[in-house]
Amino acid sequence: MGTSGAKPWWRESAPAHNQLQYLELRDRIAAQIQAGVLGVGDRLPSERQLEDGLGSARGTVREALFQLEAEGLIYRRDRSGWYVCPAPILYDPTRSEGFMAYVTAQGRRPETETLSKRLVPAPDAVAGIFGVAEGTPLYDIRRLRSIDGRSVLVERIHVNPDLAPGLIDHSLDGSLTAVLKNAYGVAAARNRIAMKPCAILGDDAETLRARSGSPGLSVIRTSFDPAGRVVEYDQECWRHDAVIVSVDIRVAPPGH
Amino acid sequence: MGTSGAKPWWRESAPAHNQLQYLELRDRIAAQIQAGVLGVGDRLPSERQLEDGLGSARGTVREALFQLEAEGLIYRRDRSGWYVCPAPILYDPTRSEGFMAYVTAQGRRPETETLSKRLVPAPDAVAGIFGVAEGTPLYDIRRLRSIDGRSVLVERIHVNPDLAPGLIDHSLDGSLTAVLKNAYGVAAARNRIAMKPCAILGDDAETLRARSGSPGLSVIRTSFDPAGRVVEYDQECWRHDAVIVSVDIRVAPPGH
DNA sequence: GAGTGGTCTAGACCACCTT
DNA sequence: AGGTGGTCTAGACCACTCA
Repeated sequence: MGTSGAKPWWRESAPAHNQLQYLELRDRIAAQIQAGVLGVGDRLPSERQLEDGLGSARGTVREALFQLEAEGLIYRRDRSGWYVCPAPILYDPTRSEGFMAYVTAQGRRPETETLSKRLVPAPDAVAGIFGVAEGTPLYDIRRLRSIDGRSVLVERIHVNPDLAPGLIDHSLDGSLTAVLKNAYGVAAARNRIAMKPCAILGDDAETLRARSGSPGLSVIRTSFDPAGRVVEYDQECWRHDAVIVSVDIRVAPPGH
Repeated sequence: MGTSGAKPWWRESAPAHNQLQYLELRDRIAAQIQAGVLGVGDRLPSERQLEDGLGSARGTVREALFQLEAEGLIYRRDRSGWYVCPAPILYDPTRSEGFMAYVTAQGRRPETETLSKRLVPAPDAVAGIFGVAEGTPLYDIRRLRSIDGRSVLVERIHVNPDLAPGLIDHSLDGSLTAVLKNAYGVAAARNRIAMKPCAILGDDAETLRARSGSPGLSVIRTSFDPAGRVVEYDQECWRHDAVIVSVDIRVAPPGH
């Protein structure tokens, strides 16, 4: 059944003796995935089939599936079924190479869709970050990004139009960083990145075709030009199972 | 009821018109938390009380609570109740100051408990990271860390004993980095950090007194000395709601 | 010992995807 | 049209916490 050389990229330990039904089922399916009996992209048996096979109630089966989802081993396609997750992408937010480049470099197929690009008055929270008055016009770009046809990330980017006038007249389906650099000579000298596990809610959930409340990873990236001005404020919402954030850092000498 | 000045540190948007019962309850409770009606550390009404107040079944109530847990707004204390989450700690894994220091600096009370410290033969996966043969002796340290009395993090640290002979004879309830530096003159010149949302399983779950399968954040930190040798390999498992990872990076000039 | 969440059952109807 | 997951009900018993 395996579609690819599935390897155990996560979950090093196999928990021991469980008495609980849903933990047993969880670990059984996890073992099948790790062994490659279920390969990447395969669909699991339906909940009602699993129910029969175990003599458990459907709620119990679903509890096991939820846990595997939390582990990042399986995901759901709404009302279609449960599928084995592809391996996560390695993402280094400190590198200037864009999504398209690093996904391709990992042998996967990236896509970007620009959902909207507009000039908007800065909302309160964002204005403070750019150091401008509330209501100052900012570019607001919303994009959806996919890997191998699976939507994995929605992002909302704010850009200071003073540094990149006419930005939204460019095609933004590639690397925004590249456009900023090539068309405007603007490049980040410093990045501040904040990450937090989150729930995918509302619009983001709809866009990702995920259930509202499903687990995600919020990555917020603020990039500054050499003069310390905010160039770009990027709020990314990832499916939690799609990414490993990896950062490589040279430690500053003592004394900061 | 609020015990502290609760502020909406997360969840910027309030989702709109919901027809679904559990989403309505979820958003209602979220609003109460944001408004400070429910303050940090407060206990929510019991599931059966919420059931009555809504005329919903208990499963529906629980679905709402699970979503709030996924958002990091509430957490459970096993068989005791649901409580409003404290604000997450900001964690910068690139700084050399330890847990005790940065938690204190944020006005919180840190604790560290060393669960075990031993010399063990390097397991396969870890040996590769240190670049030593499988079975080579390595220090293996396991610690539990808490903030304001709440367990938030378990970590397993491997250290090359060649670089720090006798390390485990020191007290490791403080900053390991400080011990390495002060007693051995060993300091990291480079850090590699990988982060991924995960599920808290098995031993880690027991240690954190969390339910197996509850959402977590895995942070794996590899630090290298100036000669490029691995000093420390640190696998951290955080409660997902306890931390925001924040990194500040000066971008390397083009050409790497 | 009373109350809490944790687990489990056995149904039901619905919206949506798939074919 | 048939099958899937999504939501919801109304119970039950248990292990554990807390007073």
